[in-house]
Amino acid sequence: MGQRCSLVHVTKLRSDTERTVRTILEAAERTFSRNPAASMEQVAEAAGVARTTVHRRFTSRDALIDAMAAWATRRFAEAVESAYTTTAPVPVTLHQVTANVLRVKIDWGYAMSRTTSRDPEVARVHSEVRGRCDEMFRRARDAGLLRADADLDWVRRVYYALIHEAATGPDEDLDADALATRLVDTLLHGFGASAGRWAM
Amino acid sequence: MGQRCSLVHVTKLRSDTERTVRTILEAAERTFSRNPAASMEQVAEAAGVARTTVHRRFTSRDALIDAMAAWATRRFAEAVESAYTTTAPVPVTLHQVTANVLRVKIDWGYAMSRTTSRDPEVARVHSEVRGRCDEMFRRARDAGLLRADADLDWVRRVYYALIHEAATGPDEDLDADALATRLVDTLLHGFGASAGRWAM
DNA sequence: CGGAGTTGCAACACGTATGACGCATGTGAT
DNA sequence: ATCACATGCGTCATACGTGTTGCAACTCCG
Repeated sequence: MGQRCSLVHVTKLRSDTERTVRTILEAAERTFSRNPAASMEQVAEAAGVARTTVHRRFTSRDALIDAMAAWATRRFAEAVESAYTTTAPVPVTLHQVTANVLRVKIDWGYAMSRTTSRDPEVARVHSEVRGRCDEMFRRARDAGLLRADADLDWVRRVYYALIHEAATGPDEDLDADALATRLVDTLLHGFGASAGRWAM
Repeated sequence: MGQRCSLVHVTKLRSDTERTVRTILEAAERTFSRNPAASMEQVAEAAGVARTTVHRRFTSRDALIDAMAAWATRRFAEAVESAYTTTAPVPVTLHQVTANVLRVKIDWGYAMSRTTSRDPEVARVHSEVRGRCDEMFRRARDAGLLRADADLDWVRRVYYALIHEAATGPDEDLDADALATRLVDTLLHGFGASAGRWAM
């Protein structure tokens, strides 16, 4: 019985702690996305806590950034894996993956840009997602959605660049689905008139 | 007579000084492009001069970065203006402008990313170049090169993003012309098979 | 009420980047 | 040789960010 009560107590406290950690991570994202050289003081201020509290939760500045990268990377992987499927038509998968990734990237742009982290797990997941991406484009090419002579490395680089641009742009009137639609259309057809969207 | 000799003297010394300034600017670009938080000491080391010399030429760290931005911005504007013309066919102009800009961006990637400088002249030139870019795409659309319903703001954003990606990528085997060819092709046609390069 | 846990606040030590000196040296022009 | 100028070197003061610690106050639970 003492155990159960203790567990409830600990659970409650841990929940508080988790909330504080989340608050700090989100404040750090907002702060660093505006100024990557911001100080811990500015992060603490943005989080509405004292600087010492930040240092209590994260032993060092690097540890904080690592935690941000780990958190965002997990969301990133989830966004891709939950949308990726080999059963649905490739265009559908491409759109869903794009929209899901945009949703995460809009909120965690800075943290997601830290692909080279001191945490090997982060680098591993990033390269894993990259593999999924390459696989998706290979299937797209095999399915005839992409040109047969498309350089898949260049395709992936352009895709990442477009995601970055779409997520950081001033399109507050467009939601992730609309952004994804425009992005995929651009990726597949570009802006040329003679090779327009409805050409056959 | 004393005047002429003095002028020669001053000219010679100024030439030396200009060379030192150039050396420092180029070293700063190399250093900051790898690590934006690098110290003045590292910049001086990369330039092969003492740290005090850097401080003699640039009163502060901000002044150095401003000077880099001003220098790169001038080269940027030159690259665009020297290639931009209303007489040549739009596709030719697009390719030449792209190749010229890539040549500058490859060497001055960090400095060119500082579009918001404390120097109002830099911001002015950047917005001026941006205007030229918009004008070019408007002409491209009027000439039928771009789809009539293309969102020119989105076109420009994608264009800038592709230039950034092409210039920072690991394509040491491709020169600026080859990069520009691939970039413009991607911009106009994307990667879709049904709307390929040779579609009519 | 009493205890555990967390936070804010103030203060501290430490390292590092910055910017400004003065002085000696070297180089090129007269 | 002499002068003007730029550089390198050593030194200094200063500011800022980081990370740690001790203490009081607060909250929640038993």
